[in-house]
Amino acid sequence: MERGFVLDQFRKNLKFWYADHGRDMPWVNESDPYKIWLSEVILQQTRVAQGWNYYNRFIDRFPNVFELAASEEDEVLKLWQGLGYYSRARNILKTARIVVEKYEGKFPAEMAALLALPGIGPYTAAAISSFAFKVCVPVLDGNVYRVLSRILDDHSPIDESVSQKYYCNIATEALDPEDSSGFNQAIMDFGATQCVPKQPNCEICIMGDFCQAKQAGTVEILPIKLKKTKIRKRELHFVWINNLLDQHIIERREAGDIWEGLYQPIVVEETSGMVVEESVQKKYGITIKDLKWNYKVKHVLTHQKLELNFYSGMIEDELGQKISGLKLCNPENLKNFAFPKPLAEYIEKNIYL
DNA sequence: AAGTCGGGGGT
DNA sequence: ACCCCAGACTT
Repeated sequence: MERGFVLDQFRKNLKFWYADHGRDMPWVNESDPYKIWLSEVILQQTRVAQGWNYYNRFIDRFPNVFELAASEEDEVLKLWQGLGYYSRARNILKTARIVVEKYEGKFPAEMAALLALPGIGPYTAAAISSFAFKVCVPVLDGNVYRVLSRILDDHSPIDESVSQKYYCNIATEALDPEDSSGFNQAIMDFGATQCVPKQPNCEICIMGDFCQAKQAGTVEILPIKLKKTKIRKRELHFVWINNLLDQHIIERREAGDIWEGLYQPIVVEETSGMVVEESVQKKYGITIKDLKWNYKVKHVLTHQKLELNFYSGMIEDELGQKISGLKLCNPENLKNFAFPKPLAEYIEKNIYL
């Protein structure tokens, strides 16, 4: 079958499929570019089920771009806590402020202007342009790559830039010019619920008669992806320190590592030979008293396998003594700061008791 | 072009 | 274990 024919069939069938199986989600048929944008950023590398409640909480707290622009980074990060890829949270604040100051609170409709905003890349720019402004552009996310590669039995690796341009041409050809927004929404839903990565149920698929990968028996190996991620192992030792007034010492994580902008207690990493007390003394100049190891957990990120050890201890320094970069925090104030997931769990289990 | 950035769910 | 998810940014 020829490519043009297959794509025609796909477009027609997709429309029928979507009428019956399209998902109802809070941002579907939304017309406010602000809400479209927020939903798209939340859903980057994130499943709909995981992002759903975050979206509602953000809209509830920040109903428009002005409210978001006027907020502080710590509050945005706190609302984002647990969702991961925290540069997204920092970037939505930057972009909100730019949209307010430069565009009077109105998101631009053109791809080029959208791409210039922090946290908006090719996918998100196309999604905003298409869903909010009905511009006729294709969206290319993981679902679209998978669906198109299978429909056409195309083995171009989707993680190479030349193939991505190629797929952009395919998607443009496949697009329904009468309803590009509806087509974009539909193909992502189709990829997310029918043409799934593993063991899709091709027997009931409406595209079965012309799906080239089904004919060729290559569904399970498509799309082709070449790059593999290298995983680094790390061992971190977090020490929750109380002073005599039951205040905790926390610090903000700096740029250049995971969890930038989130908070943590005192932490040491390379313990090469040294015991934790010595490492803390060397790094922070703090003398810990009554150090106690509590437990350890494994925590897996995309590029790192972490082993996290949790300790508690005391210091006897006087209240108000300033330790550079550290802040003293009352237990009830911990809830105002964003912590990495495993630390948030530690707080729940050991401090809010 | 390659490396980095979370957390969760599925197989 | 490994893969993937409505990807983007830095080097």
